[in-house]
Amino acid sequence: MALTIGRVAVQCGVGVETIRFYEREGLIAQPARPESGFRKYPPDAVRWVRFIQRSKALGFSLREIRELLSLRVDSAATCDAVKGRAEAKIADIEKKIGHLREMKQALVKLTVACRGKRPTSECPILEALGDGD
Amino acid sequence: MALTIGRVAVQCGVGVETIRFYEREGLIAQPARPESGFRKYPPDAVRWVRFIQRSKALGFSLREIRELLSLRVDSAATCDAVKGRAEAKIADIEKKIGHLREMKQALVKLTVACRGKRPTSECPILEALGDGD
DNA sequence: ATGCACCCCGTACCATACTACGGTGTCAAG
DNA sequence: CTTGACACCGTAGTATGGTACGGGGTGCAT
Repeated sequence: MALTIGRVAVQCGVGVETIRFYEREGLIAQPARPESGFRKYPPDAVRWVRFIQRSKALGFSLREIRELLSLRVDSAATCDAVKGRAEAKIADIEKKIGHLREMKQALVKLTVACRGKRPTSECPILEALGDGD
Repeated sequence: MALTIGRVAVQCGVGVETIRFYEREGLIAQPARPESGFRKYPPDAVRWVRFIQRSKALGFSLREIRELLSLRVDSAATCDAVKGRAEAKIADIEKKIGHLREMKQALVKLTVACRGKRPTSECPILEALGDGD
């Protein structure tokens, strides 16, 4: 039933060091430690790590994930708090997308201005980047 | 005519340390150094820094900017090489946008499932993040 | 000539999320 | 009982793009 750190790591597709890192960072509870000193994880530990992995995939930083996890164990906290974090993250992502779109627009504008073949000393892209303000 | 590092920094809105950092990283040429040891920049130096700033704003990393700069001084290089970097960066940005959109979709799906008010122990968002695979 | 702003250098530090290393101890199979 | 795989710990290194610090030297104005 009880798992070693190595088994948890393999089940989650991460390295042992990553689990220890999450523990140090307060993302994973300290597991039982028999006299040997070896960590003994309950099967649930795999889900703790998966929670972190899924949250990361949604764009949450480890700091934010730690906050989500503390909301989970805070009996006074409600769903709204969690929802709020998710909505804030959505807003965050939208801002990033907007920013990336602007970058892309600017790059497209530069690339269409460049017809190639000329030496780089006459490149309209480099000129646009280097021109005085 | 010649500028101190501090003047260049102010003109570009960056710190003196940033200019020295760019120099160390090979993004800015070593300027003249009279006996005092103080860097003496030509007025053009401001444009070197602006080139870096604009390239950064388009999403290029310092490593990529270094490459753009070496294309600029490579008389054998042509515009196409520069255009290629710009197009690669556009593709890069599109990939990032796609990734962010997927995150957003997933988050939206979770938030609409959450109606708030309940304790976090029954939060559908947290449940989705923590459920076994 | 004296003060103060500015410059020099090397090094260390910030956040992020790990990853690697070295030296040692433990468990389980043969 | 030995051997090999696995675990322990603390520290340091990776990439990115700077920022800060400490101890010193310089240049200009008053």
